[in-house]
Amino acid sequence: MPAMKDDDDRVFKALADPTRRFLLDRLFRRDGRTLTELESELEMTRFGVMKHLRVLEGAGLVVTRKSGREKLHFLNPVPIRLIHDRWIDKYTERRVSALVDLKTELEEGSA
Amino acid sequence: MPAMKDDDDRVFKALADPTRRFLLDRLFRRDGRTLTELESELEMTRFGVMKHLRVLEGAGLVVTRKSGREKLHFLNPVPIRLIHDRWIDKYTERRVSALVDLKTELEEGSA
DNA sequence: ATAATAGGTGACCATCTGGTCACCTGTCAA
DNA sequence: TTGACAGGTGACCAGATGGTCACCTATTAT
Repeated sequence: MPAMKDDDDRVFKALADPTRRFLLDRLFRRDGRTLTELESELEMTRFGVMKHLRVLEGAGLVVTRKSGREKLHFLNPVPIRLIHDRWIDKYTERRVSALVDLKTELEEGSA
Repeated sequence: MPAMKDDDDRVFKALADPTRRFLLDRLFRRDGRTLTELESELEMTRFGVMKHLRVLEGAGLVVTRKSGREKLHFLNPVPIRLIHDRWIDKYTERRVSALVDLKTELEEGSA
């Protein structure tokens, strides 16, 4: 009878939605964006985007800072790294990252 | 109009469930387990566990091998690493992993 | 002051998802 | 060869989730 619903539950739930992943992609490229700016890149009402950003913030994947009437959004990579460390130990990491990097190189080379 | 539903959609959906994460945890400790063995560690019917394993396999997080009437399950770390690489670049990785490792050490020290 | 702008809340509905069951197939041992 | 065991399918139901809307607050510029 394991303790289901681990404390990272919010992180995984947050990542489960494609729109939220897209938002993280945008913030990965450049963060400090406002809700309105992010909204303009999505075919969705402001409310939908707001809801998604709230989920990301609740999961700690996005942190925010208020500046006047604007709210700036920043990507926080820590929870992502913790996911990684949960199922990839130091030994496996070396093998897997090498494998992935090689695969990426090959694909870029042929593209 | 971005292409929502990226090709990793199945991976993130698979990770969104606490039971499936628990299964990955068990396989991380030791893989090559059968459905029946995994089922015995969960308060759920065999069918529920089977459904979860199917999702994990469909996402490529678990790979299987048949052996007689048994089906053995193995953890595949590659999709996890790809999640990592999507939002953590080489430069950030050094800083974040150092930070996380430090935090882990401190917590283990005080525990 | 006041209008425009940026952000926020709670309710609501269509759809997806987790879990169970009745029932079926393939493999092993006595 | 026949019973027990490991795995598998399709339908079904309760609850969670994504997205929208009507409506509200706070900050800025004229």
